[in-house]
Amino acid sequence: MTLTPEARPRVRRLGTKPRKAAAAVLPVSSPSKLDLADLDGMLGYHLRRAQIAVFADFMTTVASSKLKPAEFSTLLLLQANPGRKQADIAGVLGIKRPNFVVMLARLIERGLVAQQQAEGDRRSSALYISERGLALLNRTRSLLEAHEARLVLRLGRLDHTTLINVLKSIAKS
Amino acid sequence: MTLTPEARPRVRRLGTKPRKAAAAVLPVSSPSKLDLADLDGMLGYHLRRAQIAVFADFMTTVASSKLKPAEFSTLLLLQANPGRKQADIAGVLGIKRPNFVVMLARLIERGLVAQQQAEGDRRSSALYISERGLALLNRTRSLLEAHEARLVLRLGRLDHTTLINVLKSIAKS
DNA sequence: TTTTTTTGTTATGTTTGATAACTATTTGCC
DNA sequence: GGCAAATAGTTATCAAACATAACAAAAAAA
Repeated sequence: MTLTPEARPRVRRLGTKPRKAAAAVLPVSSPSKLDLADLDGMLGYHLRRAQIAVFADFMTTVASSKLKPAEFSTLLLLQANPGRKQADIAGVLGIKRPNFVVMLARLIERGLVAQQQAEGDRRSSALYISERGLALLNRTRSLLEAHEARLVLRLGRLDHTTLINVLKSIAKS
Repeated sequence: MTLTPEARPRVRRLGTKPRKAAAAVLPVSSPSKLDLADLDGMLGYHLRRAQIAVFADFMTTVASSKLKPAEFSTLLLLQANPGRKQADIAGVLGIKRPNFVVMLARLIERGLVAQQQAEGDRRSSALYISERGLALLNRTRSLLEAHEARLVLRLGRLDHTTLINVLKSIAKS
């Protein structure tokens, strides 16, 4: 969306009076930290920030593999569930089928995944991880041990699986 | 990106032999659940799925307010930190300044936020929530109590603030 | 057999996020 | 004071992620 000049009001409107009143007493701690207010108690906010941080760490950790989270997960699932169809894999990953098609195309292009005609059903796929894919998967997996370990360190006294179970419980709403 | 037919290999390649061998014994439980394999132990995966679920619940909960999470957070922060500049707000929310500008423009258009020339610094902004913005914020806030309560139910015996603290700890990596 | 559903696909659109470049202003430094 | 560097907001632009509609082939259900 290209914003037209008309769409962006130049005139500065003012609703509430700016109350810097509180700053009169305590010097507002100007360029310092903001008050997070209710945001600090909202799970969604912290969940999002944590997820972004984890994905970023994932990306730098497996940078050499050139695999994004969804691609890595696909390889993982195909190793554990050979011969499944696109809809199955896309399903667990929460990826819409049309989008899965193009992601899968990249994996096939790189020779990491193979697609066969499923026997018994001539419309569906039957996906398999290739030798190359398996090699890359294992290499990536070992890289990710460090990643996961880094996370566990951040957990303090909270158990890894306890956290995961809570997240699972939240996810299925 | 429009995918050319050439970019998507029609030929189905095959790397590893499809080993349905394991399925010979146990009938593969065909259309049943996939084996999540290592994915089940990875925090990133569950974090993402949980975050998506929470945001979805957020959206339906506050649908009537027509506020997205980032917009709601902006209003919240502006109430608690009146007069701050764009860079400050964008900073805590992890939004790049150019993108914040257009999001802010929508809020101003709707009369929810006002922008004044900051006194003492003629280049920066000084943002304030308007009366309308405050009204909408409060309405939304009360809607969100149900949302947060729904989440707390999912936490089982895990404490709300314990979880948030762990997420905070993960986020600052 | 006819209808409905499923599977993969294409095209397309929308939303989100990231980068580069520019102006105006302020700050730091000599 | 004067100049270089940094900061704030903005624009334009791009790429990635995500969503929807429509379709053909095949299978399943009626």
